[in-house]
Amino acid sequence: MNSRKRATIYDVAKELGISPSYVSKALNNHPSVGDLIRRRVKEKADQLNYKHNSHAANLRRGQSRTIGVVVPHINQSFFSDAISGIEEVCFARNHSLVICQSHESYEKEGKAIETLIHQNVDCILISNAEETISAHHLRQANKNKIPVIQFDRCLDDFDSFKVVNDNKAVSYEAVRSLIREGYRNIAFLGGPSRVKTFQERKEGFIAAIDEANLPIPYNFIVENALSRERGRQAAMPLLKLPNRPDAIFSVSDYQSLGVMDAAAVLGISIPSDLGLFGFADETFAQLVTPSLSTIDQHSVELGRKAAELYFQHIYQQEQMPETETIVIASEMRIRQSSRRQ
Amino acid sequence: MNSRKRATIYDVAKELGISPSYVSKALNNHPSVGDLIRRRVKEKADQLNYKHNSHAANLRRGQSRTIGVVVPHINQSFFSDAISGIEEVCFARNHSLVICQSHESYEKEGKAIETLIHQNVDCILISNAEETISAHHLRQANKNKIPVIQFDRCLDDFDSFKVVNDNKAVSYEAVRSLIREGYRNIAFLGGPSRVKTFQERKEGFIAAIDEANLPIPYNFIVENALSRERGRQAAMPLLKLPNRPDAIFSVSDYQSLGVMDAAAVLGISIPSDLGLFGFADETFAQLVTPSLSTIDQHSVELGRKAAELYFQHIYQQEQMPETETIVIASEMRIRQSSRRQ
DNA sequence: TTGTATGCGTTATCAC
DNA sequence: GTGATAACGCATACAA
Repeated sequence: MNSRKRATIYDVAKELGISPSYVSKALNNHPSVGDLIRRRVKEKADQLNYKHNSHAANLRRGQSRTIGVVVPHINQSFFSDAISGIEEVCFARNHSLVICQSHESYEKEGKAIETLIHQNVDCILISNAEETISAHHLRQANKNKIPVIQFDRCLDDFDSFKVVNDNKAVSYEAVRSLIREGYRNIAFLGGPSRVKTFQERKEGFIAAIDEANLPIPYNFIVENALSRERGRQAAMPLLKLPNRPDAIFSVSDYQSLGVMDAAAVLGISIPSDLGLFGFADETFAQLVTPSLSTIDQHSVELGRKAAELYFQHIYQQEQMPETETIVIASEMRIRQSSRRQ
Repeated sequence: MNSRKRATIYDVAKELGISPSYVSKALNNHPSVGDLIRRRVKEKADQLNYKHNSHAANLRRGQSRTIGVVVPHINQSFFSDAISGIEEVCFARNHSLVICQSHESYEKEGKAIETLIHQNVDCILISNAEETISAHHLRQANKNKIPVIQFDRCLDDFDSFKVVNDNKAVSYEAVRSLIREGYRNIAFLGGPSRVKTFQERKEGFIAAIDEANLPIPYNFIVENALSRERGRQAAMPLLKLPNRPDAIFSVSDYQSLGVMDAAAVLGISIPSDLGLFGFADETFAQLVTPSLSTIDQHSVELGRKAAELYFQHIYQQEQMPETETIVIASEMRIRQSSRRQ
C-alpha cells in the first residue's frame, strides 16, 4: 500500500472498482460524471494521497498550463512587482509560473528561453536584458510554437504583444518638472538605445527641452549606463565639466543612485546644485537622502496586463496572435531630489 | 515538414535512417554511441529544430531535474540573493528552478508546495512564511517522496537538512556592540517565535544583556513584528514610554525601517537618542539616513550551500537523507545607526 | 554498436 | 454514465 511509488489514477480506480479513465474524468470534473461518484473518487484520491502528475498530463495534452517569465533581476522592485501581477492572474487561472533571471546577460537569457522551450511552457513573458542585441532567441520560441509577450523592455524588431509604459509622455513631464524648478542645463542618462523603452524616454527628454526653447545638450546625453556603477561612471565626467549640468534625468533609479554617489564624491549637493530624477520607484527611492524623485510605473498592473493578454488573446486560440502594444499609464513621484525650493 | 507539431526523436531518426532509441542515446551522450554518429544526430536535430521535451523525459525517468524554491518574497535582497546562489549551483548541474512566493502566507505556501508536488520536483528548498504554524505541508511533500531542505527560517519540528546562520552568536555580537557604544536600555523586536531562527536571535540578545549584567528587559521584548509596518507599530508604544529604550535590536531590516518611521514621528534621533541594529543587510540598509547597522547573512553562500546539500546528499541516493544543520557564518556591518560617536 | 519493445501517468476518442 | 484503448515523447532493459 504505502509503497515507494506515488499513487496513480490506477490505484484509485482499483480501490473503487471502477476504470482509470472514469477516475480521470471524475477528477477533472467532467460533466458526464455524477456528483456522487465524483465525490467518492476525490475522497479516495485524498485518502491514498494521490497527486496529479503534471508531467504526464502535459505530455498527453501537449500543453503545460505553465507560463515562463524572464526578467533581468527578480530583486528589483519593478520586476518583482510585475511578477506579482503576473502571478496573481496566472494563479486565478490555475497556471503555474517558471521564473528565470537573465542577470542582464544575453547568453543567460538565451539559455532561459531554451529551458522554457524544453519545459514546454505555453507562453513566455519577457523583459529583455540590457545586453540583448537580437531577437533570435525570441524567434526560436516562436518557431517552437511558443508565443512571446514582451513587457517594459521590448525589442522593436520582434513582433509580439507588448506592454509598456507611456515612456515618452512621462519623461516629458518629468523633465518639464525639472525645468519648472529652474534647472536649465539638464543631462540625460539612458539605457541601451536599441530598446525602444529607453529610446522613448530619451525622446520625451528631448521633447521637453525643445519645447522650453532650450538647446538640446547633445554632449550631456549618455546612453547605455543602466546600473548604479555605470551611472556613477557616466555622471562623473559630466559633473566635472566646468559648465556642468545642473540636473540629470535618468532612466533608472539604480542609475540615479550612481549619480548620487558621484555627486557625493564631488561635493555637489542635491537638489540645490543638482536636480535628479529617476525611474521605476524602487523601494529605496523614498529612503535615500535626499529622497529620489522618480516615476511609478504601476508595475503590478503592467504585469497583470501582460498575463491577461495571454489568457484573453492567445490561450485556446488557434493562431499566433496579432501584435499589439498596450500602454500602461505611469505616474510621477516628485520628492526632494528634484525640488530646488 | 514544417508542420504544426514540434520535431521528436522519431523525426530525427527517420531522416537519418536510424532508430529513435539510438537517437535518444546519441543526444544524451550515451557512451555506446560513436563520435561520428553523435555529431550527425545533433546536427540533424538542430536542423530540424528539435527540442528535447522535458515532460516526456521526466515522465519516463520519474524525476524532473527541477528544484522547487519557496520563499516569502523574491524582492527582499536576502531571498533573491539566496536564490541566486541556488540558481548558480543548479545551473551548473543542469537542473532548473521553479520559484514560488508565499507572500508570508501559510495558505499560499501550502499551495506552492502542492504545485511543486504536481510538478514532480526532485527537491524543495524552502524558507518558511511568517505565518507558517505547522509543518503539515512539508510532511506532505515528504509523503510524496520529495525531500525538503529548509534554509534560514526553519521549522523546528520538521526534520530535514537545514541551512541557517549563526544567529545566536551574531546577535550576541551585535547587542554587545550596542552595549559597547554605551546603550544600556536595549529593546528587542523579534519575529514569529516558533521559527527557530528568531528564537536564536532572541537568545543571542538575552545572552549579551545577561553577560553585561544588565537586567533582562522583558517588557522591551516584542515578538512577531516582522514587517516595516509591524515594526513601526511595535516601536511606537515602546518609544513613548517615560523610561523608553535607548537602543533597539531588531531581527530584520524592514522592521528597522519601521522603527525609523516611529522615531521620525516622535522626533527621536538615531543614533544619538536611539541606537538601532537591523538584520539581513538589505540593499537599502546602506542607503537610508542614518545608514543602518545590520547583519550580512552571506545569503548567496547560504543558498549555494542549500542547493549543494541536495546534490551531495540526496541526488541519486536511495533513502530519505539524514537530517543535519549547516551553519553559515554571518558578519556584522556596523554603520551609523548604532554608533553614538 | 545498433535496434526492439515496453512503460512512465494521463487524457481523448470512441464504443457500449 | 461507464470503460477500453491508444497515444503523448522519451529512455531504458534487453536482444541482436
